[in-house]
Amino acid sequence: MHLLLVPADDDAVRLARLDAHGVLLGEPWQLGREDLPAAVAGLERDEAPRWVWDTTSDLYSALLQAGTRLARCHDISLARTVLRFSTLVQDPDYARFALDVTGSAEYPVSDAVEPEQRQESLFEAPRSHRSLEEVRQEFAAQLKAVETSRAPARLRLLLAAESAAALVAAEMRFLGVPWDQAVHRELLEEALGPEPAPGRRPALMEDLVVRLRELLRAPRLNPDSPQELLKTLHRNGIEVKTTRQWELKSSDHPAIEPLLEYKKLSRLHTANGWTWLDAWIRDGRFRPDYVVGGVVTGRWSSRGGGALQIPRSVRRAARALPGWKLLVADASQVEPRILAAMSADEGMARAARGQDLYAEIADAGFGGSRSSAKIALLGAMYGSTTGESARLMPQLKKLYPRAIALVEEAARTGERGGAVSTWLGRSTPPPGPDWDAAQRTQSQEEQRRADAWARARGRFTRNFVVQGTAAEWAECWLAGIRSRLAGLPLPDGAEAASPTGPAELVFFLHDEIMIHAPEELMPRCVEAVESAAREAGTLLFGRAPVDFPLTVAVVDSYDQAK
DNA sequence: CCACACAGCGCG
DNA sequence: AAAGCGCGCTGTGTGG
Repeated sequence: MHLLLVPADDDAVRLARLDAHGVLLGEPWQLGREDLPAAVAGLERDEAPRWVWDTTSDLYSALLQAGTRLARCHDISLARTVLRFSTLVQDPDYARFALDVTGSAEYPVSDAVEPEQRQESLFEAPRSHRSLEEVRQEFAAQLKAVETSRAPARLRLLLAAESAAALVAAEMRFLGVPWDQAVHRELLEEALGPEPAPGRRPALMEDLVVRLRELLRAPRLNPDSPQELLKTLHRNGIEVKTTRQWELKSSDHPAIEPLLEYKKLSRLHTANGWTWLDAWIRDGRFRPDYVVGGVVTGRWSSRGGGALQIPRSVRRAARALPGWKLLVADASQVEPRILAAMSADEGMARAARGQDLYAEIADAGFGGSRSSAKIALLGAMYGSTTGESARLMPQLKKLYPRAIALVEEAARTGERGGAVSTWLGRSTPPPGPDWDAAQRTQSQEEQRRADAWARARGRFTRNFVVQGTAAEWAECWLAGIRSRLAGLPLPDGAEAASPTGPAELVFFLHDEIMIHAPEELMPRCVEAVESAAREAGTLLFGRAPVDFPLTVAVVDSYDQAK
């Protein structure tokens, strides 16, 4: 049973029951927004439907705030993103449909919401009002596209995982990562000195600027300007082409050390300093926006607060509340394990049935050198053509012919301008206008540029199949964790404070999750995380030929994990 | 004045 | 020691 939910004008929401093909069952009805949460909670309890809507965050955030958690949904926007390019889809009607909905859209369009638009209003304003019938038709078209596709089961799994991920993302934003302001301020003062007036440099950075100006004989130097800095370095005989850290390290000039120190502090101050704290931490929680499928490969991206780039140096401030713990679980070496499973390379799968895949590969063919094995394999997945990884490639290819053939075929397809797909059927968007232009070039210079472009596209498609399938595994893992946590009992004497239950799934970073929960619940959480990982492997690859081992830590603060 | 590209660096 | 893939954010610099 499906329940379709479509925002209408004048503060109302329209609902309709749909059958398994998206056909209306009975008459649609309408509810005022203020009545919606209670009505939805009742329907969820009595009918346990799959909720169908265009965009999860538009409606679900408000439901959560009203205390309602939902078990499952179908996110039409996320499904559209997958289906419009998936090479598994054969239905010509759907392609036309998706084109209509997305507007122009021969090429992907960004549907980013402006920050001002996504403020804390009770309901997120939908970008455009489509009628219930229009939305229903798109949903029905999606169901048909899946059922008539080359691999319905795979696409069904992918869309279910995406929709579950959308629920998780909204819940994570609702809950937030527990963040200790005092600890964060302490660590900032320790590194930078007392909080400066707005627009001023912190004291310890200012000291470094004074030293740098003396050492480089440049009394007005602004080290934040790469151009200025480069010129100044040259005047002092430091012959670097850029001002990047690793290049600066090649010089032993006395100014280099304070310069690197300045860059480190500057990064902390500008990216995660006092301004960041004031902007992003409220009520002791960090609540960024997660964008499911925000990356072409299917990974999540985030908006605000640099949520997926929290540097190690500030992770101390992510702390469990008293009596609670953080569970941080990290899936080890996901991408090479995914490659082994996808390619059904028996040798590599053997290496992937254990805790340390790189060590196994090292023993199998790199004289026990783990670092060589790792460099070779990463190079194969990223398309490295130079240095050590290129030198090791022939050996890797001899050891694991099928695995290497898979990524090389993906690269060749990309170089020709073709599309490649993940295991569950997310495909690369078409190359874009500059590809067509490059095809028609005449001059030698233009031809060289076109070749370079083709190689870059090949590296992209080569990596896409692996990174994208790893993202699918991770979303299945996430969905499995979510449903298991929902089934956990309340600890003795505890109140059901949160609609998402006693254990809070608060953070997700590509192959890593964080749960915030009462200490006595932690053994159950660990079990949930581990069994969900096993299940994800089976969901994708059947009787899973490879393992997906986890590193699990139960800690008080994020920095204590790994 | 705003919009955008780039450099640089954080994360996986 | 980085490179080869994917991102977001900040400050600087440029062009309208």
